[in-house]
Amino acid sequence: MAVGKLDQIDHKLLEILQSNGKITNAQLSKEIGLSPAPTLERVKKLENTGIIESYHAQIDREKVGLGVMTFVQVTLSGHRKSITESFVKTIEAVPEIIECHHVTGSCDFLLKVIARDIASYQTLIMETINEIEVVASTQTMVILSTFKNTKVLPIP
Amino acid sequence: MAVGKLDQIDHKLLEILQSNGKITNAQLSKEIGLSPAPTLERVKKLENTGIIESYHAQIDREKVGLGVMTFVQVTLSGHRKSITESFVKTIEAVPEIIECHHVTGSCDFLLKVIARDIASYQTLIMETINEIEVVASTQTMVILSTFKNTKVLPIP
DNA sequence: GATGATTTCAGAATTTTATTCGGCGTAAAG
DNA sequence: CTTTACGCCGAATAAAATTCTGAAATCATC
Repeated sequence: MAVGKLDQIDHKLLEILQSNGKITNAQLSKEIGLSPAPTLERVKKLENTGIIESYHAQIDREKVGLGVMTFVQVTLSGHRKSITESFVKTIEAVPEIIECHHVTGSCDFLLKVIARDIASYQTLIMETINEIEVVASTQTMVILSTFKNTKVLPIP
Repeated sequence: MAVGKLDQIDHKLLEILQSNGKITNAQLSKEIGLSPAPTLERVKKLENTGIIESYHAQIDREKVGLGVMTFVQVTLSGHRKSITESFVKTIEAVPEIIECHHVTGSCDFLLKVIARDIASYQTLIMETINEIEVVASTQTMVILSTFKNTKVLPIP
């Protein structure tokens, strides 16, 4: 899909909407220096072309009782397409796995996983992830603290 | 801050708002089976208690010309507080680093980094990240593809 | 159980916001 | 120089959020 070029105003819109997805159109128009009508038109265009994919509320993990977040490096038992597909299909159904990336390097996949506490995490990793047949091994990195977690991508 | 317990309706609200942060209050109220007034009241309460932290637009990385995303495992030259603080402070100022987590395991920090292309990435890693004095070594995992990237945390 | 206090809800009124519409100015193409 | 297309503004309309009042339900206490 050919995406028409984005001018400075579009960049600014994207930057603002990434950091505040609930800003009103009136305020948005003020910040970029246009009237509400063309502002809305631009935002709709960004949505319709798929440049803006979606909007999400971000919740406080700890406050809802999810005290543990980890990265898990997964090595599979082989690299045939069928093995990878099998793994991905299983992963889809596990809600605690919130990210799954196929990566280069010393492992095959990198997962981001959340759990209530270490005990819950242990159960998940031992009884769900390590039980997947095609998984040869896993290595966990527990997140001690997060210093940066921006939702704003710097658009080149 | 003592967060009052969340009932089933709150859970449903959080689930819906995580997957669709721009749903209208009217529609939200229909989906949870309440009238608009108490629905809004609950959402405001979730916002004011900080359970809902913020709202964000998600944009299509590739469509805005950000073709590369990586995870970088960083090992520092030591573990004194001053070293870590120095590292974190530098990281803050680099917009291409969108996540920075202090982790357990074979490395000290795990970064999520975006760049326009491999060439840009190489410049960033060599001229910015590896140039930080306290960084002893880095190891990059390039994301080949992402199979899961949900914004919806399963609330226990 | 009964009672009073507190919370939660629904429905209507009000305010704010989004959305649409017609027309103006500008710039590129003919 | 004219034409076309595009993006903008400002006002009008439609939709949504927000507020308010009172009723129902829940809970703790007696």
